[in-house]
Amino acid sequence: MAVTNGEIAAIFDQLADLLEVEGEENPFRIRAYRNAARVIRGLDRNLAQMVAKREDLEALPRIGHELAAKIREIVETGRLRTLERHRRAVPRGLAELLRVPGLGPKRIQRLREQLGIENLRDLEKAAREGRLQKLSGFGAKTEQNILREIEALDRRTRRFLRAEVEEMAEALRSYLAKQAGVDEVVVAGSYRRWKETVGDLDILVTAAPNSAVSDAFIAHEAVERVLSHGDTRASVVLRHTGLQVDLRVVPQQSFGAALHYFTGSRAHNIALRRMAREQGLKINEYGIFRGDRRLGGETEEAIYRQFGMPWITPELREDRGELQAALAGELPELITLEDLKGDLHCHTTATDGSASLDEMADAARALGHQYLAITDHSHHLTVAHGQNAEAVARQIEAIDAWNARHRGFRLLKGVEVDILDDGRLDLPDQTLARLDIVVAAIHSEFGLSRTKQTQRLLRAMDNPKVHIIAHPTGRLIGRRPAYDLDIDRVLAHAAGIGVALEINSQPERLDLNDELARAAIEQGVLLAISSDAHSTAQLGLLRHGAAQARRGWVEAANVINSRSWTRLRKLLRSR
DNA sequence: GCCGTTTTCGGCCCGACTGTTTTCAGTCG
Repeated sequence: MAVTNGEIAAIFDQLADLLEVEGEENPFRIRAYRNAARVIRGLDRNLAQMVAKREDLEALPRIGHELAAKIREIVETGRLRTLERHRRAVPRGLAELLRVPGLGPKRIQRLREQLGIENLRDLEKAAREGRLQKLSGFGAKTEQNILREIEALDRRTRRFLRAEVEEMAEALRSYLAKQAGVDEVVVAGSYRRWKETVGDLDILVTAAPNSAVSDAFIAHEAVERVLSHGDTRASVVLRHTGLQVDLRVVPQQSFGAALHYFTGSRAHNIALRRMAREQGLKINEYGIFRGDRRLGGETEEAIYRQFGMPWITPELREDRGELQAALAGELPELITLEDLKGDLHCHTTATDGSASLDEMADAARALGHQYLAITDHSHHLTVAHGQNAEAVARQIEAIDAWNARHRGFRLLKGVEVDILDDGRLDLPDQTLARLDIVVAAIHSEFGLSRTKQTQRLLRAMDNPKVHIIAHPTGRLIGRRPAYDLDIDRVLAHAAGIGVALEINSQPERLDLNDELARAAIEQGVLLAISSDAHSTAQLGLLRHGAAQARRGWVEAANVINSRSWTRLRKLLRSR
């Protein structure tokens, strides 16, 4: 198999780690490798293919002559001699020490030179024996911290679904908003950017000088441990989850600059600061400056305005071309939750849902939807009590009867039909032909080869009754990777024959993800943003799907359920 | 190692907190 972009990025990150612990004297060389890794991870093109086509790698940002040569070496030989040389020079396990918060390259070198520490086990032993605190630059407290961090390592590397920290984020926000002297409270960081997972929470507060908000923060009942605590910053770890929360306090006049800074992403900030420096400006969390003169900082708009740019919504701030688009006046008009006129994927008690058809209809109408497709499972999915053709026929009658009794809202007759391992569908065509909408999905045989899995999905799409492919990659965040699929072929095929791909809004799915959604619309693929609700409450999950779509530069026109039922029906029938 | 409307050298985002120091290095975000 050809080497993937992710693998190349990982190689450069490893090289950067090794250089750090080795004591590379030039920190910018290390940063250059990390920059390259980041660029490569965000690339929408396959490097191995670019090498094969002899394309100019140096045209890529942050990739120069040396790195281009190294990429070619990796693609053509599967290895990087520079990396192997450094691996030989550095004990295996030394770079691992970088994972311990509080340990950077300088301290790791000192540990190695003076105590002969070469891995985590050595480090833990030395700390327990009290040998660390005898080193210059280390003390008893550092030794204790290191010991605790080693124990917490596994927990620390965990990321959280954004959706699962929402409740805590909101609780902290309203708690802080009630404190004396506090003006505004915003949860910034990746949370504000609607990233699918967050590593921690960054909370920004504007408050009167000398307010005690930081003290109040660390006194919150959910705080288990205080990592650091000053007047303008504090970091804590929460009980039970181990979620880290960082608080920053700034004066009102710096709110915009601070909000921008702490919203990130880091890559977006660095790119904007680079632009600032090129124009003789300086941006920090207190404002935007020319020399000592402060040009603004009360609002985010004021920051972007200095560059002749409109405000960029947080979902786009990943340095994936949004700054260039903003400069050119070509930012997308992103889809909003309000653009969605209905929901095209949900379940009822007929299979594995917890609410009846009537209850789901009422709930969807209460959300302001114009329509809701009932798409229960087909019988192959026995764990979900999937329906056979007869059961589907009975449901069709029930939905027709419901629609006959109600005006101003429409239930669509649908199914989430299983795609069998050879790409056939789990219900006969004559059953599918009676439905308004057919959603097809893979729920089994995740381990097929890339070739077979791709063929399977393409064949299912070729059935002219199929309108939407649900959760196209099958990934479950943090639990199951996507099945092996030639996603480029799937996108091209979907665009060619007019099958829509789903953005599934379940927080652990978000499938397609932001980057694939963007790749899809760039190829002209239509999307459906669906809740896949298994209860009335889950109909509200649609906002997570809409947010991922926004992160993928998706506009309303790209999404079939931004259309009224009249227009959607025309589109579905045109398949 | 990258990069260029200060272009082939000399920069590279920038400020806060901790711990150990007695004025600051290291680390982090």
